[in-house]
Amino acid sequence: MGRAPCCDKASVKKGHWSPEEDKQLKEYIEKHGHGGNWITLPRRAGRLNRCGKSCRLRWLNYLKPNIKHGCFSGDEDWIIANLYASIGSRWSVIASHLPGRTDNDIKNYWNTKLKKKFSGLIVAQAPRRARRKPAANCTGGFPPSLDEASPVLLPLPITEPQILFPLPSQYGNFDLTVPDLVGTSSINTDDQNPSGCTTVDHPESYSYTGDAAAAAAAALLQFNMEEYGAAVWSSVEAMYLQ
DNA sequence: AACAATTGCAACCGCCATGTT
DNA sequence: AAACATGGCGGTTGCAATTGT
Repeated sequence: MGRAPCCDKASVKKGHWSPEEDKQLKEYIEKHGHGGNWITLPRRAGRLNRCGKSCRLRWLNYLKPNIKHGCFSGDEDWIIANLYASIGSRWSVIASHLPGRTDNDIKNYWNTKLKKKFSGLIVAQAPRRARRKPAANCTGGFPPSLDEASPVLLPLPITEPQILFPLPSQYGNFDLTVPDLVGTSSINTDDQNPSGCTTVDHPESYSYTGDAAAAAAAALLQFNMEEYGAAVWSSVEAMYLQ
């Protein structure tokens, strides 16, 4: 019954990887793949005195081709912040929206920089869901099934720009106008419908209020309206981070 | 220049879901 | 069906680098 333990934790090397170890692991995986079994990989790769889990982590977070390190763009910042507000600290899911970024990188980036940058802006964080459960389906009808008071953006793909979010009241009301891009009408927290959501069917015809502006900016970026989203974001940033 | 404090991030730890025996 | 291994994930730690005094 069962299998042998994955490795002898007392004898395997820990800590930072040397260039030689990196080379050995990279060359082996590029030549043979990981074979679906990380535990036996160190043995198969030769004298790699590392735990299989450590090999997996090193490959996925550092050695794997096409991984981007550092220099997150403003767009990436917003996508991360928005997804964090929507789904909480499900870093692997967030990473799946940012090609080339790893969950570990995003987690570190959030914890060291973005958390401060967006402090006060991300006010309602979704509770952690049970792992490996499918995410709540927000695509069917309106209002979507909101668990707790977490902001929700409709997942892509989507045909019509529509933004759903609760409007936190603790920041009070203020109007955000994006010059030359949108009109001047605004959404106030009074506009909430009974479900706690506000619907914006045609965001290009509105300016936004409070966190709605933040949600709008992130959503617009997701709708590939980069220029507009970036403009909204700049205004939000100027307001919050001055 | 020396030391302390802070920051950034790679890597480890432990938990949980799933797969295997 | 039960017991265990494995893969995957998020939280946390430890240390090197950087910044401040």
